Amino acid sequence: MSTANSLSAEDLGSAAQRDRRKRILDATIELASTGGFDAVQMRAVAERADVALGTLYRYFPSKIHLLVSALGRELERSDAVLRERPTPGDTAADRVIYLLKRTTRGMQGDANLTEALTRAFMFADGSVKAEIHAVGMLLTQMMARAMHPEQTELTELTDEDVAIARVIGDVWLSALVAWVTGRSTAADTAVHMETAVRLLLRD
Amino acid sequence: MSTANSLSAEDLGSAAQRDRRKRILDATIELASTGGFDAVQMRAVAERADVALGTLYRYFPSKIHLLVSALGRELERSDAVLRERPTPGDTAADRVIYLLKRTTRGMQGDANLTEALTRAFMFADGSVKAEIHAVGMLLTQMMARAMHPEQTELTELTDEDVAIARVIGDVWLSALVAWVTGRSTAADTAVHMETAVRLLLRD
DNA sequence: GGACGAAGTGGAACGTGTTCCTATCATGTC
DNA sequence: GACATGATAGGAACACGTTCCACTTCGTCC
Repeated sequence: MSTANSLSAEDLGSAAQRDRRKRILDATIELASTGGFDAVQMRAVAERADVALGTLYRYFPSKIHLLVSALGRELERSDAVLRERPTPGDTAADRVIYLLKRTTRGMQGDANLTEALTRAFMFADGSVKAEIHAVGMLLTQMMARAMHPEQTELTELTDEDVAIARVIGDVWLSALVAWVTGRSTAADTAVHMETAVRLLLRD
Repeated sequence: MSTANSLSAEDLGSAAQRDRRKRILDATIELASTGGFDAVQMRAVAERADVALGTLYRYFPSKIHLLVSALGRELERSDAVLRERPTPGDTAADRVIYLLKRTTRGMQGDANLTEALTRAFMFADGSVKAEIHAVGMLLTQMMARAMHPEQTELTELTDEDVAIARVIGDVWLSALVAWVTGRSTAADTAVHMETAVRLLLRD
């Protein structure tokens, strides 16, 4: 398996390189916001980021790597905002539902961007394992924090907690895919996710 | 939204046309089996099915339509085989787990084919709504039949049954994607699905 | 049997993701 | 300051999904 990773922010020594990487991801988000997956064209990203096409490919070895990395950055941003204050809700189910609704609402506010990021995530093949894994871990962490706000370490979670978090993550992704492809409305999505959470977290 | 549907088997009057359609789908499955998603190249499909490229596009307006239609045909085939004898298992959970394991095992026996079909399904956009919906209905039906073998009509299902079937379907798809992209092993997949079913169907 | 429209053939052409090559630029070393 | 080395620019070239066109074949109606 060829494991050509994207250059992560840590690998990049020089400030100019970190700045290039940021410009590339910014351009990606802007284009995705404008016209979704199809509008994120590598030549257009390179031009808007003021970078040569070859450089773009040096930083991100494919369009999918690029978009999944962008998804990772956006999720980290959300996570940081959410962590500023405790998640409201008296039960684990309520808190998880709050988290999902809030995140989903954020994504549904920018349908094109969500379509681009979701489709990239779903289309990714084995070569994007590292980037996908990073996103998966982040999601599980966010969910786990909502379920057990008092615990800060993932290691304290029971197997069942982790299993539940994963199932909820699965449902969320599927719901997102269904919404992105126009198979279900935003309201359907919300209802379906809430139902799933209540089925799983009966406390 | 442009809704260019694939020509379904019923639309095709002449035997020659049904045969062409079959040859195309056969060629698709063969190529997918050989080299996965990337090996299903439209020119190659057309050549192997002994059909002009334009004709291929007349029958299936895109590679994704083609692969999702192929997935539909394979699922119908599985469903027909499964319906020949009652699903074993004493509880709904056991029967659903049997169904999932058996179907998954079948898919994992041909990793390339599964990769091709799964990725097409996940990458599909709004224009493939009709084909995707057909697959979704089939899956829900299969699951519902496993949960309640005595009921033959979908209308007899409760809302909760449908919700559970959908959640299980979501988990199954996500597990398949994770397996296809090399993020989890076949064993992981089986365990994860079994856990999810037991969480959802505690009877 | 001939006319006509639908369906199929063969292949050129286009767009976009990806690769590759050469020249130029930046940075650190002596 | 000259040089070595790696990063970047600029752009040509290639692959494959998709579109299009001119021509041929097939089926049907008169």
